[in-house]
Amino acid sequence: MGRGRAPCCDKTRVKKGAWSQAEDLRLTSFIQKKGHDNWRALPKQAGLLRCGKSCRLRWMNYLRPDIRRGNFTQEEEESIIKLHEFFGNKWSKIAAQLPGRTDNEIKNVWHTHLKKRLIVKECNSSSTTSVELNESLKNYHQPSSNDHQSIPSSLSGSSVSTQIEHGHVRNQTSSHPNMFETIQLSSPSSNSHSSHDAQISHTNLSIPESNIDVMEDNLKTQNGYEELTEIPFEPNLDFWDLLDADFINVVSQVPVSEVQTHQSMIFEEEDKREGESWWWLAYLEKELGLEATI
DNA sequence: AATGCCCCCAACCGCCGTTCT
DNA sequence: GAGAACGGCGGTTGGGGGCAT
Repeated sequence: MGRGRAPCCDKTRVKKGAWSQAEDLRLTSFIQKKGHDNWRALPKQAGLLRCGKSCRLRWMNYLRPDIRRGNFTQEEEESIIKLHEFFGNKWSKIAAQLPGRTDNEIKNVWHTHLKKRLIVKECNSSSTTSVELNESLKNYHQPSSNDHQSIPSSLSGSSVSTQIEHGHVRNQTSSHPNMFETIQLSSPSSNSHSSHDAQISHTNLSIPESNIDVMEDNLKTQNGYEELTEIPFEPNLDFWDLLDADFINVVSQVPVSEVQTHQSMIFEEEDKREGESWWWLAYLEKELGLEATI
């Protein structure tokens, strides 16, 4: 090592930027049919001029059928704020508690709305001048996973109160009976909870990483989210039979060795097909609940 | 109507941890 | 045990759309 990692793919030979509808359709149909065992190999197999990482990201953040689109509800936003107190910038952990929401989406919402809202709240509560408010917005930094103390002190004045006592994390919250009411910290393998006995406020919250994992498991179990976040892949959905046979041939039957030489041809053909495959896409989007995304 | 600015969000980049060889 | 391969994560960016002037 010492020279840094090799790039995950040949950046000069992959397409970058926004995904076209044809690419979305191609990726979706391939994954629904064949799954995604190997992201790096997937673009070639699917006939996509994309980096495997890019395909993964597109699927995870946009095309997955269990993605919930649309604005965040008040409850979701409050949940994010509270979860952020626990996890810091661990967006994937936060996303795991919000079924249908992606880490990327949550991260964006945090940076664009919630962070500012919290700062404004803080400044209002301490009757800060607008100049000071601007400074706060500029200077505010994200708490890292082990830097919860950097959370603005205003949070102590929010409606959230976290207590750890007798093996439980207890959040007193008026608006979220389902999200965080009581979290059991005791792990099956642990018969001692002496380390959790102390009552602490969230402003100096410091939970060992191992306990956070236990908390997450219990959160999932208690809230019934586990089965929601893990939607099993169903390769034999009827509607796939409706897909255009030629299109499926292009996607799945081009030998891998030929994919590279035919890629440009395929994409040219694809452009021509884009119009005629539109209704397939519309159907697909309807089936996947993605129609609102256009 | 034209222009510039700002905000939002999809996507990219690079790092890290885990698994494989 | 070492190094490579891979998936996943968090930080950052830049294009597009909306809004103000």
